[in-house]
Amino acid sequence: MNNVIKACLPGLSPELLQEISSHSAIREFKPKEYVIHQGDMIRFLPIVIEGSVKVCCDEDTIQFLLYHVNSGESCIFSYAHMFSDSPAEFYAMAELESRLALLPIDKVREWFHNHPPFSHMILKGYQKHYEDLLHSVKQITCYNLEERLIKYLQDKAVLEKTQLLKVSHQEIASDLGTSREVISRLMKKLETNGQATQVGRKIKIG
Amino acid sequence: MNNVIKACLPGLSPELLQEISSHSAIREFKPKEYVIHQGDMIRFLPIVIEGSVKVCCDEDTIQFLLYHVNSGESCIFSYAHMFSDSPAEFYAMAELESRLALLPIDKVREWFHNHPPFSHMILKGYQKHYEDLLHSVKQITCYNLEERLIKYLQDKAVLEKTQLLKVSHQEIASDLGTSREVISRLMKKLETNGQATQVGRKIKIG
DNA sequence: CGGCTAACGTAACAATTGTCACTGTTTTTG
DNA sequence: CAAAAACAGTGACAATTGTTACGTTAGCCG
Repeated sequence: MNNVIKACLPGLSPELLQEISSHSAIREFKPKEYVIHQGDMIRFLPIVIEGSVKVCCDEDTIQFLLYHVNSGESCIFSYAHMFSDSPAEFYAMAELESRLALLPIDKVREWFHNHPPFSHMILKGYQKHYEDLLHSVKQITCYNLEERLIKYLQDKAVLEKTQLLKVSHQEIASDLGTSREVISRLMKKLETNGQATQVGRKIKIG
Repeated sequence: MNNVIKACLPGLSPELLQEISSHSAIREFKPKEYVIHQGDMIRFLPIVIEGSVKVCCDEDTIQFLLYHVNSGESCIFSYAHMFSDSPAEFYAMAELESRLALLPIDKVREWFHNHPPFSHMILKGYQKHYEDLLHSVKQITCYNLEERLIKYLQDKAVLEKTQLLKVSHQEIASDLGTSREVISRLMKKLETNGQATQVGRKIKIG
Protein backbone atom coordinates (compact mmCIF):
# COMPACT_ATOMS: atom_id res chain seq x y z
CA MET A 1 0.00 0.00 0.00
CA ASN A 2 2.87 2.33 0.76
CA ASN A 3 4.28 1.65 -2.67
CA VAL A 4 1.18 2.38 -4.68
CA ILE A 5 0.64 5.71 -2.95
CA LYS A 6 4.29 6.52 -3.34
CA ALA A 7 4.08 6.03 -7.09
CA CYS A 8 1.29 8.59 -7.24
CA LEU A 9 3.02 11.14 -5.05
CA PRO A 10 6.50 11.67 -6.42
CA GLY A 11 8.90 14.03 -4.71
CA LEU A 12 7.68 13.55 -1.16
CA SER A 13 9.95 12.46 1.69
CA PRO A 14 9.79 8.82 2.86
CA GLU A 15 8.58 10.01 6.26
CA LEU A 16 5.68 11.96 4.79
CA LEU A 17 4.78 9.11 2.46
CA GLN A 18 4.75 6.80 5.43
CA GLU A 19 2.45 9.14 7.31
CA ILE A 20 0.16 9.56 4.32
CA SER A 21 -0.05 5.80 3.86
CA SER A 22 -0.83 5.20 7.48
CA HIS A 23 -3.70 7.69 7.49
CA SER A 24 -5.27 6.73 4.17
CA ALA A 25 -7.81 4.13 3.19
CA ILE A 26 -7.83 2.19 -0.07
CA ARG A 27 -11.18 1.49 -1.71
CA GLU A 28 -12.25 -0.28 -4.86
CA PHE A 29 -15.04 1.05 -7.09
CA LYS A 30 -16.95 -0.78 -9.79
CA PRO A 31 -17.82 0.88 -13.13
CA LYS A 32 -20.74 3.37 -12.71
CA GLU A 33 -20.32 3.30 -8.94
CA TYR A 34 -20.47 6.74 -7.35
CA VAL A 35 -17.30 7.96 -5.63
CA ILE A 36 -18.95 11.22 -4.57
CA HIS A 37 -22.63 12.08 -4.79
CA GLN A 38 -23.86 15.57 -5.49
CA GLY A 39 -24.49 17.17 -2.11
CA ASP A 40 -22.03 14.99 -0.19
CA MET A 41 -19.76 16.61 2.34
CA ILE A 42 -16.19 16.05 1.25
CA ARG A 43 -14.22 14.31 3.98
CA PHE A 44 -11.37 12.97 1.94
CA LEU A 45 -9.11 13.79 -0.96
CA PRO A 46 -9.35 10.93 -3.46
CA ILE A 47 -6.33 9.87 -5.46
CA VAL A 48 -6.89 7.41 -8.29
CA ILE A 49 -4.32 4.65 -7.98
CA GLU A 50 -5.73 2.63 -10.81
CA GLY A 51 -8.66 3.04 -13.18
CA SER A 52 -10.58 6.15 -14.17
CA VAL A 53 -13.21 8.33 -12.56
CA LYS A 54 -15.33 10.92 -14.32
CA VAL A 55 -16.42 14.13 -12.67
CA CYS A 56 -19.60 15.80 -13.85
CA CYS A 57 -21.31 19.00 -13.05
CA ASP A 58 -24.96 20.02 -12.76
CA GLU A 59 -26.54 23.27 -13.81
CA ASP A 60 -30.31 23.48 -13.93
CA THR A 61 -31.33 20.21 -15.53
CA ILE A 62 -28.21 19.86 -17.63
CA GLN A 63 -25.36 17.63 -16.61
CA PHE A 64 -22.06 17.57 -18.37
CA LEU A 65 -18.64 16.05 -18.14
CA LEU A 66 -15.93 18.15 -16.55
CA TYR A 67 -12.99 15.84 -16.73
CA HIS A 68 -11.63 12.43 -16.03
CA VAL A 69 -9.36 11.56 -13.16
CA ASN A 70 -6.92 8.85 -14.19
CA SER A 71 -4.20 6.84 -12.49
CA GLY A 72 -2.00 8.98 -10.28
CA GLU A 73 -4.31 11.97 -10.38
CA SER A 74 -6.54 13.44 -7.75
CA CYS A 75 -9.78 15.37 -7.83
CA ILE A 76 -9.51 19.12 -7.83
CA PHE A 77 -13.00 19.63 -6.49
CA SER A 78 -11.99 17.95 -3.34
CA TYR A 79 -9.13 20.44 -3.07
CA ALA A 80 -11.70 23.19 -3.33
CA HIS A 81 -13.24 21.77 -0.18
CA MET A 82 -9.97 21.58 1.67
CA PHE A 83 -10.44 24.94 3.32
CA SER A 84 -14.21 25.19 3.34
CA ASP A 85 -17.08 23.04 4.57
CA SER A 86 -19.65 23.18 1.80
CA PRO A 87 -21.29 20.17 0.13
CA ALA A 88 -20.14 18.94 -3.28
CA GLU A 89 -21.70 20.65 -6.31
CA PHE A 90 -20.65 17.80 -8.53
CA TYR A 91 -20.61 14.06 -8.67
CA ALA A 92 -17.80 11.65 -9.36
CA MET A 93 -18.37 8.22 -10.86
CA ALA A 94 -16.00 5.37 -11.61
CA GLU A 95 -15.85 4.63 -15.32
CA LEU A 96 -13.59 1.63 -15.09
CA GLU A 97 -12.89 -0.77 -12.27
CA SER A 98 -10.89 1.61 -10.06
CA ARG A 99 -8.80 1.64 -6.91
CA LEU A 100 -8.64 4.87 -4.94
CA ALA A 101 -6.67 6.13 -1.97
CA LEU A 102 -8.75 8.33 0.29
CA LEU A 103 -6.74 10.84 2.30
CA PRO A 104 -8.66 12.37 5.21
CA ILE A 105 -9.27 16.05 4.62
CA ASP A 106 -8.07 17.32 8.00
CA LYS A 107 -4.75 15.54 7.55
CA VAL A 108 -4.44 16.95 4.04
CA ARG A 109 -4.85 20.44 5.47
CA GLU A 110 -2.14 19.73 8.00
CA TRP A 111 0.26 18.36 5.38
CA PHE A 112 -0.45 21.30 3.13
CA HIS A 113 0.68 23.72 5.83
CA ASN A 114 3.66 21.77 7.09
CA HIS A 115 5.16 20.29 3.95
CA PRO A 116 6.06 22.59 1.04
CA PRO A 117 6.61 19.67 -1.35
CA PHE A 118 3.08 18.51 -0.56
CA SER A 119 1.59 21.95 -1.20
CA HIS A 120 3.66 22.15 -4.36
CA MET A 121 2.15 18.87 -5.48
CA ILE A 122 -1.35 20.12 -4.73
CA LEU A 123 -0.69 23.26 -6.76
CA LYS A 124 0.59 21.17 -9.66
CA GLY A 125 -2.65 19.22 -9.48
CA TYR A 126 -4.61 22.43 -9.65
CA GLN A 127 -2.61 23.54 -12.65
CA LYS A 128 -3.29 20.34 -14.47
CA HIS A 129 -7.00 20.46 -13.82
CA TYR A 130 -7.14 24.11 -14.71
CA GLU A 131 -5.53 23.36 -18.04
CA ASP A 132 -7.94 20.50 -18.63
CA LEU A 133 -10.90 22.72 -17.91
CA LEU A 134 -9.52 25.45 -20.10
CA HIS A 135 -9.12 22.89 -22.82
CA SER A 136 -12.79 22.02 -22.43
CA VAL A 137 -13.76 25.67 -22.72
CA LYS A 138 -11.76 25.96 -25.91
CA GLN A 139 -13.32 22.80 -27.29
CA ILE A 140 -16.83 23.98 -26.50
CA THR A 141 -16.26 27.51 -27.76
CA CYS A 142 -14.24 26.82 -30.88
CA TYR A 143 -15.40 23.49 -32.23
CA ASN A 144 -18.77 22.10 -33.20
CA LEU A 145 -20.38 19.00 -31.79
CA GLU A 146 -19.15 16.73 -34.56
CA GLU A 147 -15.53 17.64 -33.90
CA ARG A 148 -15.99 17.28 -30.17
CA LEU A 149 -17.67 13.91 -30.61
CA ILE A 150 -14.74 12.63 -32.67
CA LYS A 151 -12.32 13.82 -30.03
CA TYR A 152 -14.45 12.33 -27.27
CA LEU A 153 -14.43 8.93 -28.92
CA GLN A 154 -10.72 9.03 -29.66
CA ASP A 155 -9.89 10.04 -26.10
CA LYS A 156 -12.07 7.27 -24.78
CA ALA A 157 -10.39 4.76 -27.08
CA VAL A 158 -6.98 5.76 -25.74
CA LEU A 159 -8.21 5.66 -22.16
CA GLU A 160 -9.79 2.24 -22.46
CA LYS A 161 -7.05 0.93 -24.75
CA THR A 162 -9.52 -0.45 -27.26
CA GLN A 163 -11.00 0.59 -30.61
CA LEU A 164 -14.32 -1.01 -29.71
CA LEU A 165 -16.09 1.23 -27.23
CA LYS A 166 -18.95 0.02 -25.12
CA VAL A 167 -20.82 3.25 -24.62
CA SER A 168 -24.43 4.24 -25.28
CA HIS A 169 -25.50 7.24 -27.30
CA GLN A 170 -27.27 8.47 -24.19
CA GLU A 171 -24.08 8.45 -22.16
CA ILE A 172 -22.13 10.29 -24.85
CA ALA A 173 -24.96 12.82 -25.03
CA SER A 174 -24.81 13.60 -21.32
CA ASP A 175 -21.04 13.82 -21.35
CA LEU A 176 -21.17 16.31 -24.21
CA GLY A 177 -24.19 18.13 -22.84
CA THR A 178 -26.59 17.40 -25.70
CA SER A 179 -29.38 14.94 -26.51
CA ARG A 180 -29.30 11.33 -27.65
CA GLU A 181 -30.95 12.04 -31.01
CA VAL A 182 -28.24 14.50 -31.91
CA ILE A 183 -25.57 11.93 -31.15
CA SER A 184 -27.38 9.32 -33.25
CA ARG A 185 -27.52 11.76 -36.12
CA LEU A 186 -23.84 12.61 -35.85
CA MET A 187 -22.84 8.96 -35.50
CA LYS A 188 -24.57 8.29 -38.80
CA LYS A 189 -22.49 11.07 -40.32
CA LEU A 190 -19.25 9.65 -38.90
CA GLU A 191 -20.23 6.27 -40.27
CA THR A 192 -20.71 7.76 -43.75
CA ASN A 193 -17.27 9.33 -43.52
CA GLY A 194 -15.74 6.09 -42.26
CA GLN A 195 -14.58 7.64 -38.99
CA ALA A 196 -16.56 5.27 -36.78
CA THR A 197 -18.96 2.35 -37.09
CA GLN A 198 -21.84 1.22 -34.95
CA VAL A 199 -21.24 -2.49 -34.25
CA GLY A 200 -24.31 -3.76 -32.44
CA ARG A 201 -24.38 -1.72 -29.24
CA LYS A 202 -20.73 -0.81 -29.47
CA ILE A 203 -18.80 1.75 -31.45
CA LYS A 204 -15.74 0.94 -33.52
CA ILE A 205 -13.25 3.75 -34.10
CA GLY A 206 -11.34 4.39 -37.32
CA MET B 1 3.15 51.17 -1.42
CA ASN B 2 3.45 48.76 1.44
CA ASN B 3 -0.14 49.55 2.38
CA VAL B 4 -1.72 48.95 -0.99
CA ILE B 5 -0.02 45.58 -1.35
CA LYS B 6 -0.94 44.72 2.20
CA ALA B 7 -4.61 45.33 1.47
CA CYS B 8 -4.45 42.82 -1.38
CA LEU B 9 -2.61 40.15 0.58
CA PRO B 10 -4.47 39.63 3.84
CA GLY B 11 -3.19 37.15 6.40
CA LEU B 12 0.51 37.52 5.69
CA SER B 13 3.05 38.46 8.35
CA PRO B 14 4.35 42.06 8.43
CA GLU B 15 7.85 40.79 7.70
CA LEU B 16 6.75 38.95 4.58
CA LEU B 17 4.65 41.89 3.42
CA GLN B 18 7.67 44.10 3.86
CA GLU B 19 9.78 41.74 1.81
CA ILE B 20 7.13 41.48 -0.91
CA SER B 21 6.81 45.26 -1.09
CA SER B 22 10.53 45.76 -1.32
CA HIS B 23 10.85 43.34 -4.25
CA SER B 24 7.82 44.46 -6.22
CA ALA B 25 7.28 47.14 -8.79
CA ILE B 26 4.12 49.19 -9.24
CA ARG B 27 2.98 50.03 -12.75
CA GLU B 28 0.04 51.92 -14.23
CA PHE B 29 -1.80 50.73 -17.33
CA LYS B 30 -4.16 52.68 -19.56
CA PRO B 31 -7.39 51.15 -20.93
CA LYS B 32 -6.66 48.72 -23.82
CA GLU B 33 -2.97 48.65 -22.89
CA TYR B 34 -1.45 45.17 -22.89
CA VAL B 35 -0.23 43.82 -19.56
CA ILE B 36 0.95 40.58 -21.11
CA HIS B 37 1.22 39.79 -24.82
CA GLN B 38 0.60 36.36 -26.21
CA GLY B 39 3.99 34.66 -26.40
CA ASP B 40 5.62 36.72 -23.65
CA MET B 41 7.75 34.99 -21.09
CA ILE B 42 6.17 35.51 -17.69
CA ARG B 43 8.67 37.10 -15.33
CA PHE B 44 6.29 38.45 -12.73
CA LEU B 45 3.08 37.67 -10.93
CA PRO B 46 0.72 40.62 -11.45
CA ILE B 47 -1.67 41.68 -8.71
CA VAL B 48 -4.30 44.23 -9.60
CA ILE B 49 -4.29 46.93 -6.93
CA GLU B 50 -6.84 49.07 -8.67
CA GLY B 51 -8.76 48.78 -11.93
CA SER B 52 -9.58 45.75 -14.04
CA VAL B 53 -7.68 43.57 -16.48
CA LYS B 54 -9.21 41.10 -18.90
CA VAL B 55 -7.52 37.86 -19.82
CA CYS B 56 -8.30 36.31 -23.18
CA CYS B 57 -7.36 33.13 -24.85
CA ASP B 58 -6.64 32.17 -28.45
CA GLU B 59 -7.54 28.99 -30.25
CA ASP B 60 -7.17 28.87 -33.99
CA THR B 61 -8.54 32.21 -35.15
CA ILE B 62 -11.01 32.57 -32.32
CA GLN B 63 -10.32 34.71 -29.30
CA PHE B 64 -12.51 34.72 -26.25
CA LEU B 65 -12.70 36.16 -22.81
CA LEU B 66 -11.52 33.94 -19.97
CA TYR B 67 -12.04 36.18 -17.00
CA HIS B 68 -11.45 39.56 -15.48
CA VAL B 69 -8.88 40.29 -12.82
CA ASN B 70 -10.19 42.97 -10.48
CA SER B 71 -8.81 44.87 -7.50
CA GLY B 72 -7.02 42.63 -5.06
CA GLU B 73 -6.87 39.69 -7.44
CA SER B 74 -4.01 38.17 -9.31
CA CYS B 75 -3.67 36.32 -12.57
CA ILE B 76 -3.84 32.56 -12.41
CA PHE B 77 -2.05 32.10 -15.68
CA SER B 78 0.98 33.66 -14.21
CA TYR B 79 0.78 31.11 -11.40
CA ALA B 80 0.81 28.44 -14.05
CA HIS B 81 4.19 29.78 -15.11
CA MET B 82 5.57 29.83 -11.60
CA PHE B 83 7.16 26.44 -11.94
CA SER B 84 7.70 26.26 -15.66
CA ASP B 85 9.38 28.42 -18.28
CA SER B 86 7.02 28.45 -21.22
CA PRO B 87 5.66 31.52 -22.99
CA ALA B 88 2.16 32.83 -22.29
CA GLU B 89 -0.64 31.27 -24.33
CA PHE B 90 -2.92 34.15 -23.53
CA TYR B 91 -2.95 37.90 -23.42
CA ALA B 92 -3.96 40.28 -20.66
CA MET B 93 -5.27 43.75 -21.36
CA ALA B 94 -6.27 46.57 -19.02
CA GLU B 95 -9.96 47.43 -19.37
CA LEU B 96 -9.95 50.36 -17.02
CA GLU B 97 -7.18 52.65 -15.88
CA SER B 98 -5.34 50.16 -13.64
CA ARG B 99 -2.51 50.00 -11.14
CA LEU B 100 -0.68 46.71 -10.78
CA ALA B 101 1.94 45.31 -8.46
CA LEU B 102 4.43 43.09 -10.26
CA LEU B 103 6.05 40.46 -8.05
CA PRO B 104 9.16 38.88 -9.58
CA ILE B 105 8.55 35.22 -10.37
CA ASP B 106 11.69 33.82 -8.75
CA LYS B 107 10.83 35.53 -5.48
CA VAL B 108 7.27 34.23 -5.70
CA ARG B 109 8.65 30.71 -6.01
CA GLU B 110 10.79 31.26 -2.95
CA TRP B 111 7.91 32.66 -0.90
CA PHE B 112 5.69 29.81 -2.00
CA HIS B 113 8.14 27.29 -0.57
CA ASN B 114 9.03 29.11 2.61
CA HIS B 115 5.74 30.67 3.70
CA PRO B 116 2.69 28.44 4.14
CA PRO B 117 0.31 31.45 4.41
CA PHE B 118 1.63 32.66 1.06
CA SER B 119 1.11 29.27 -0.59
CA HIS B 120 -2.31 29.12 1.02
CA MET B 121 -3.12 32.48 -0.55
CA ILE B 122 -1.93 31.27 -3.96
CA LEU B 123 -4.09 28.19 -3.65
CA LYS B 124 -7.09 30.34 -2.74
CA GLY B 125 -6.43 32.36 -5.87
CA TYR B 126 -6.41 29.19 -7.90
CA GLN B 127 -9.67 28.13 -6.35
CA LYS B 128 -11.31 31.40 -7.22
CA HIS B 129 -10.16 31.34 -10.81
CA TYR B 130 -11.10 27.72 -11.16
CA GLU B 131 -14.60 28.51 -9.99
CA ASP B 132 -14.80 31.43 -12.38
CA LEU B 133 -13.73 29.29 -15.28
CA LEU B 134 -16.14 26.57 -14.28
CA HIS B 135 -18.84 29.19 -14.19
CA SER B 136 -17.93 30.16 -17.74
CA VAL B 137 -18.17 26.55 -18.85
CA LYS B 138 -21.61 26.28 -17.30
CA GLN B 139 -22.69 29.51 -18.95
CA ILE B 140 -21.47 28.41 -22.35
CA THR B 141 -22.85 24.92 -22.06
CA CYS B 142 -26.20 25.64 -20.46
CA TYR B 143 -27.32 29.03 -21.70
CA ASN B 144 -27.81 30.55 -25.12
CA LEU B 145 -26.14 33.66 -26.42
CA GLU B 146 -28.99 35.96 -25.47
CA GLU B 147 -28.84 34.93 -21.83
CA ARG B 148 -25.07 35.20 -21.80
CA LEU B 149 -25.20 38.62 -23.42
CA ILE B 150 -27.60 39.88 -20.74
CA LYS B 151 -25.34 38.54 -18.02
CA TYR B 152 -22.28 40.00 -19.73
CA LEU B 153 -23.83 43.47 -19.83
CA GLN B 154 -25.05 43.27 -16.25
CA ASP B 155 -21.66 42.11 -15.00
CA LYS B 156 -19.99 44.90 -16.89
CA ALA B 157 -22.41 47.45 -15.45
CA VAL B 158 -21.58 46.29 -11.93
CA LEU B 159 -17.86 46.32 -12.67
CA GLU B 160 -17.86 49.80 -14.14
CA LYS B 161 -20.46 51.10 -11.67
CA THR B 162 -22.60 52.62 -14.41
CA GLN B 163 -25.73 51.72 -16.37
CA LEU B 164 -24.38 53.40 -19.48
CA LEU B 165 -21.74 51.15 -20.99
CA LYS B 166 -19.24 52.37 -23.52
CA VAL B 167 -18.57 49.19 -25.43
CA SER B 168 -18.78 48.32 -29.11
CA HIS B 169 -20.72 45.40 -30.54
CA GLN B 170 -17.46 44.13 -31.93
CA GLU B 171 -15.85 44.01 -28.50
CA ILE B 172 -18.82 42.20 -26.98
CA ALA B 173 -18.69 39.77 -29.87
CA SER B 174 -15.05 38.86 -29.27
CA ASP B 175 -15.58 38.54 -25.54
CA LEU B 176 -18.46 36.14 -26.11
CA GLY B 177 -16.75 34.37 -29.00
CA THR B 178 -19.25 35.25 -31.72
CA SER B 179 -19.65 37.81 -34.52
CA ARG B 180 -20.70 41.44 -34.50
CA GLU B 181 -23.84 40.89 -36.57
CA VAL B 182 -25.12 38.38 -34.07
CA ILE B 183 -24.65 40.86 -31.25
CA SER B 184 -26.43 43.58 -33.25
CA ARG B 185 -29.35 41.23 -33.80
CA LEU B 186 -29.55 40.28 -30.14
CA MET B 187 -29.24 43.89 -29.01
CA LYS B 188 -32.29 44.70 -31.12
CA LYS B 189 -34.12 41.90 -29.34
CA LEU B 190 -33.10 43.17 -25.91
CA GLU B 191 -34.25 46.62 -26.96
CA THR B 192 -37.68 45.25 -27.92
CA ASN B 193 -37.93 43.57 -24.52
CA GLY B 194 -36.80 46.74 -22.76
CA GLN B 195 -33.75 45.05 -21.24
CA ALA B 196 -31.23 47.41 -22.83
CA THR B 197 -31.17 50.41 -25.15
CA GLN B 198 -28.64 51.56 -27.68
CA VAL B 199 -27.89 55.20 -26.89
CA GLY B 200 -25.64 56.51 -29.63
CA ARG B 201 -22.52 54.42 -29.33
CA LYS B 202 -23.29 53.39 -25.79
CA ILE B 203 -25.57 50.83 -24.25
CA LYS B 204 -28.00 51.63 -21.47
CA ILE B 205 -28.97 48.75 -19.18
CA GLY B 206 -32.44 48.13 -17.74
C1' DC C 1 -37.38 -19.63 -28.24
C1' DG C 2 -40.26 -15.60 -27.52
C1' DG C 3 -41.06 -11.56 -25.41
C1' DC C 4 -39.52 -7.57 -22.87
C1' DT C 5 -36.82 -3.59 -22.41
C1' DA C 6 -33.41 -0.48 -23.27
C1' DA C 7 -31.11 1.40 -26.89
C1' DC C 8 -30.95 3.06 -31.61
C1' DG C 9 -32.83 5.30 -36.25
C1' DT C 10 -34.95 8.79 -38.32
C1' DA C 11 -38.07 12.23 -40.30
C1' DA C 12 -39.83 16.66 -39.67
C1' DC C 13 -39.76 20.91 -37.88
C1' DA C 14 -38.20 24.85 -34.75
C1' DA C 15 -34.76 27.65 -32.82
C1' DT C 16 -30.32 29.38 -32.63
C1' DT C 17 -26.25 30.87 -34.51
C1' DG C 18 -22.98 31.90 -38.37
C1' DT C 19 -22.04 34.30 -42.57
C1' DC C 20 -22.38 37.39 -46.47
C1' DA C 21 -23.54 41.49 -48.62
C1' DC C 22 -24.63 45.87 -48.51
C1' DT C 23 -26.36 50.38 -46.39
C1' DG C 24 -26.27 54.06 -43.34
C1' DT C 25 -24.31 56.63 -39.47
C1' DT C 26 -20.98 58.47 -36.31
C1' DT C 27 -16.31 59.59 -35.11
C1' DT C 28 -11.76 60.63 -36.11
C1' DT C 29 -8.21 62.60 -38.61
C1' DG C 30 -5.56 64.91 -42.09
C1' DC D 1 -14.43 70.64 -43.85
C1' DA D 2 -13.84 66.42 -46.39
C1' DA D 3 -12.27 61.94 -46.48
C1' DA D 4 -11.43 57.90 -44.12
C1' DA D 5 -12.25 54.73 -40.66
C1' DA D 6 -14.93 52.61 -37.39
C1' DC D 7 -19.33 51.30 -35.92
C1' DA D 8 -24.10 49.86 -36.37
C1' DG D 9 -28.54 47.96 -38.88
C1' DT D 10 -30.50 44.65 -41.58
C1' DG D 11 -32.17 41.09 -44.86
C1' DA D 12 -31.29 36.70 -46.71
C1' DC D 13 -29.75 32.35 -46.35
C1' DA D 14 -26.97 28.28 -44.57
C1' DA D 15 -25.48 25.37 -40.97
C1' DT D 16 -25.92 23.56 -36.61
C1' DT D 17 -28.36 22.06 -32.84
C1' DG D 18 -32.66 21.10 -30.16
C1' DT D 19 -37.17 18.82 -29.87
C1' DT D 20 -40.96 15.83 -30.81
C1' DA D 21 -42.78 11.73 -32.15
C1' DC D 22 -42.77 7.25 -33.43
C1' DG D 23 -40.87 3.02 -35.56
C1' DT D 24 -37.10 -0.51 -35.35
C1' DT D 25 -33.51 -3.51 -33.40
C1' DA D 26 -30.40 -5.83 -30.19
C1' DG D 27 -29.66 -8.45 -26.39
C1' DC D 28 -31.01 -10.35 -22.15
C1' DC D 29 -33.76 -13.46 -19.32
C1' DG D 30 -37.31 -16.55 -18.04
